[in-house]
Amino acid sequence: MSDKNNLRSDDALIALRQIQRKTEIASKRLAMQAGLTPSQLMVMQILNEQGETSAGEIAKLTQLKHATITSLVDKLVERGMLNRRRCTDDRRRVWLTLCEQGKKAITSAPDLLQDTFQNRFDLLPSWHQSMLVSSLERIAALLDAESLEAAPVLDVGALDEKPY
Amino acid sequence: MSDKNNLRSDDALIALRQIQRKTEIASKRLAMQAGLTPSQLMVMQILNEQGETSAGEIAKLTQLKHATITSLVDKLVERGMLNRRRCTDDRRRVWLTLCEQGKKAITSAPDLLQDTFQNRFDLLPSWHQSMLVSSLERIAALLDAESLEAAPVLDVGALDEKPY
DNA sequence: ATTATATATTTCCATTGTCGAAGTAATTTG
DNA sequence: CAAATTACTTCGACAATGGAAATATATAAT
Repeated sequence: MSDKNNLRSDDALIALRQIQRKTEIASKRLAMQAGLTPSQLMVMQILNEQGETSAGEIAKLTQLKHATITSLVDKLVERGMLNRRRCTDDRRRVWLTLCEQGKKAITSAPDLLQDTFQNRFDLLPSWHQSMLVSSLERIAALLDAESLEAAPVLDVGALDEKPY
Repeated sequence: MSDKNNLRSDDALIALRQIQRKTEIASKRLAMQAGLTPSQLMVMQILNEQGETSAGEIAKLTQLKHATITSLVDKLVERGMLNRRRCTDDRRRVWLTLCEQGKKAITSAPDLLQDTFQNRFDLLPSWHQSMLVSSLERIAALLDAESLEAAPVLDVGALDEKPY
């Protein structure tokens, strides 16, 4: 609980927030360029990374409700971006996959953030690159709170009344 | 353009996307706990970090339209979170500041991501902490594209028709 | 000066993304 | 086999967002 430690982690959090804002805005723009909403893009990116995924899993990963996922997927299927298929051994579940058109849609849109990042990254000396990669992975791990997956939102409207 | 470089920056981008998704979800939850929408939270965080800011500047930073900012700010002012004040020397402009209630709202809500991050971060050896901080700051800098601020969305509906 | 143009924000309205609640269907538990 | 649980969908409502036009102020042009 030393001051120095607190200041350090504050610095880290500040930088993290900057990164968050920039990546968020970039992904909003990327989505628009691909003719998608940010949520649709997120779903498609998840499918692109993980391959076939159940609707419920997507809901968990995106923190959107089932109802939202359904309507969102409806539109994407309609537009030929992904396939919906009922699971054979548990016919309640629904599995989603990107189809060709969908893959093309998310890979062909020019990602300004990714491009500038990549260009600048490539200019760094090798040791620096690998340090950044391992740092990023470490950070991702630090953020990996199991507790973040579940949604223990205890008291809604916490500040509707007096905060204390 | 060596393979190794490409693989490295791919790793970096993958980690970045993970970080993005986690921070985004965490901030969505934080917003709800504070009784705000994600956009409202973003605006208030910007005001908290930068102090008094014009409406237009907020629109630029959040990549929301003026109309959206107006209605969003309406609600926040109504709820006593912000002050709206016309600029004296250029009376078209509007300056926004957090007021006490607003500060309290965003600082009192428990930020799960921040807490877990901070706890784990504090356990790391000092050299590791400072490496992470400098890496994060470097990453933020790499993402700092002037080009990202402006919004050169060239052709909307790029994939409504045949992609190529 | 006076008109024209540009900038900053707001108003109005339509769209649509999101969610709660209830409904359906399949699976698991007792 | 009934009851409870899980996975998803449907329906209806709300609210966040943005486009277009409006307002007000500032700046440029002649």
